[in-house]
Amino acid sequence: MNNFVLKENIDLLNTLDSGQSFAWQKIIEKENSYRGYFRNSELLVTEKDESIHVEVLNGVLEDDLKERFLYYLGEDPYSLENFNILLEDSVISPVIEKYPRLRILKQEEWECMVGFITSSCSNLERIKYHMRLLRQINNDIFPDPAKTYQIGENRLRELGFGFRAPYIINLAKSLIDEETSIDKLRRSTYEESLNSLVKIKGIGRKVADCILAYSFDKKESFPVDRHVLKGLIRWYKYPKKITPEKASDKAKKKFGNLSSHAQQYIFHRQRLASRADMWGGDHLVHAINNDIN
DNA sequence: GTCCAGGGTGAAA
DNA sequence: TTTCACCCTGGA
Repeated sequence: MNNFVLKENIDLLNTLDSGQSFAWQKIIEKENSYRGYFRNSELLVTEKDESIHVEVLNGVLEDDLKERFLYYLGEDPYSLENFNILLEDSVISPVIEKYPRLRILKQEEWECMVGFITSSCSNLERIKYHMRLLRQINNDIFPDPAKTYQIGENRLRELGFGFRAPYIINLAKSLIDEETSIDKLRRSTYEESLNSLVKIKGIGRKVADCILAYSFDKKESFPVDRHVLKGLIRWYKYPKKITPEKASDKAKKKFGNLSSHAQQYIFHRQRLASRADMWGGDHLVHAINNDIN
């Protein structure tokens, strides 16, 4: 019917459901299967036989959904220019070996911005819950800036967005008034876009870098959260009390156009390490024996 | 029951 | 540069 198959070999767990996007839920009963929203469609996405099988469950049908979803899923990292630099990095190369099919998404900009503003001092499950709520109150279509502005701060607070509510409304207003332009952010260089984004209330350096990396495809972006910061200190011997901003600058200088990908691998290595710390032992060994499924 | 951290940010000290 | 409040929820 409207379903389709993409001949792409992608690690869905670590690409869709590990913090880049807040739109996907793992299907417990099914192997390598995720349910979630892309644009205005609800999809069931399954990894099978080195391909991605997509079933359209609900929503508005778009002729070019297949092409758009293919774009959304990003590129095979091995096709990146100078990817061998990461393969030769002793911290990163074991993670690439473990997650060779990990990708960086190219998400819808507005939804991604709301998601990362919402992520502030929250956790993955709760962020996903808030994003689902926001979609549900608008007939399963993620509300655009105008609609979101109409929903208003008070309603967002009722939904549980808390102190993030005014930030989201403020951004919506800024887009409506064209003080902020998605197109302009997309066309500008990484530095220009970063400078514009951090001027918006509620978007600091970390959230701006996430938006630029996971939505605007700015490969120079290196988001540093508390986990990545720990990783940089632990494995790259960054000073113990370095600020996230300085650490991001330093990492960006080192990795250049591979920054966004390097950050993802370090993020994943730190996640494995946190688990290993809890259990005791070596995180890369544990990772191979005890991967989450 | 209290305390605290969870993909931070902005404003004041 | 450092400190602190901000919404809310789950776990110790």
